Amino acid sequence: MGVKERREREKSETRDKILDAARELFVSEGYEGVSMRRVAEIIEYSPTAIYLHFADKEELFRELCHQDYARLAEVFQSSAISSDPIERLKQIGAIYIEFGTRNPNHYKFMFMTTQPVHEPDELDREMIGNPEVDAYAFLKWAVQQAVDAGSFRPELTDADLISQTLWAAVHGVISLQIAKGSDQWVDWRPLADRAELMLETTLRGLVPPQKVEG
Amino acid sequence: MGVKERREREKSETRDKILDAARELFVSEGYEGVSMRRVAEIIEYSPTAIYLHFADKEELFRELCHQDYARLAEVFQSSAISSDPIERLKQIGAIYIEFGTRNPNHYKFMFMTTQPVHEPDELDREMIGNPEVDAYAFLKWAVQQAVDAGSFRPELTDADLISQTLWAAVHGVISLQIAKGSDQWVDWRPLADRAELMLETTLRGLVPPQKVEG
DNA sequence: TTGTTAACTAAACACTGTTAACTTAGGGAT
DNA sequence: ATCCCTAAGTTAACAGTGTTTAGTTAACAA
Repeated sequence: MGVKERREREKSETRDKILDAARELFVSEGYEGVSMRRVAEIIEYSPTAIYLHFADKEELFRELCHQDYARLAEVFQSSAISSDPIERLKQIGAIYIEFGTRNPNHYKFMFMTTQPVHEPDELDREMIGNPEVDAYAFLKWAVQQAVDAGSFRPELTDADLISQTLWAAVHGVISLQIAKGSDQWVDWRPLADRAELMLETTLRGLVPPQKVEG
Repeated sequence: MGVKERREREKSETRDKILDAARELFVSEGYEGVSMRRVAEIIEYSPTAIYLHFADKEELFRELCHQDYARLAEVFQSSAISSDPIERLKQIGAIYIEFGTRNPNHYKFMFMTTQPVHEPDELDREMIGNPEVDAYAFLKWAVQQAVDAGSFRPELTDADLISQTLWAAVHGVISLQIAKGSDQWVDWRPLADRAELMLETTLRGLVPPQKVEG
């Protein structure tokens, strides 16, 4: 037998080819700069072939992002290793900013684009809340650690609210850099300085007055 | 004589018609959702007529944004009236978040889209640095006031760096809301709570430890 | 050898932003 | 009154987009 299995393997191979070609174009040209025809040309299939594997252009790139969400969570897990909860949150923030500035096109599509609300599919459900592949879950875990350790001011107990605020802070730095970083209108300070002050300021604002010296 | 003047007036009238039609579509459909042909249809001109007034689609919407940059600065000036520098910065932040959440499509185009770098034109030069029409200049002015009043920690003296960090903070809240606010992946807290905590936290992080009670 | 299935393709549809070539209306000068 | 010219506006087309419909082809199962 084994025919079905081979067929499936072959199909998922061309699926991967599509993903690889799309990723390459995507990284250098961004979402709008990639056309289904160009992807098809690279893998030497007809444009229609892509639609046998993905419902539309958006689903194709959502799949690409799934991989990157997981990659980000992995980087978090392998790098955010400080034992001090606040120091760890600072590490997470720095890693996040590094990720965003190194992969601006992915970042744009992952976090700066309004995507039509879609019902969570199987892949989503596997990832949501699992810190190993869900970067938000990892951040929330780290925030909860800090709450439990009493690192924050006593009235700050909602791990989701704190996580969303920390996320917004670093997201603000990255997304402003990507969207307006080469705008002459503003006399931009170096990105590293802005990132540093943001992390410093936000965490200082979350902890009790005496906890941070400086 | 006066012929030339009438001609110019007529031309700028159809120019305004184009801008009005474009704005209406833009507000409800966003940049990608607006086509030159639909704009033309509304004002009952041929699509090509638009190109007599604007070099391309992007210039048309840049013009729209110019108006909104100025509008934002006006709202700042008329509303951010507290005499306490820190309280005023909090007001500015709240106004900015309100502006962004009430005009998501404009906000997206103004601050979440990478636009090709363009040499500042006459209109730009008129606006840059003028707090009456340049919202960033207004923010920087308010920050400088706080620096001069000794409201911040003593090592914080760079008004540009502080402004850019404050901007990034509120921008993070809005842009994350616009891009991911209806995403099921995250258990979002109410926007008002996130905005409040962000402003509270950031300003607390900028001032000396004893300056804010709570 | 036939029938079925599933991968794949060619051609077309309905769009998009933009441009080149043409028309036309209005005023100035002879 | 006639000519000319300017500039606003139009028609038709180009080159591209995402996507769909109908058809082909190749490989396996019966």
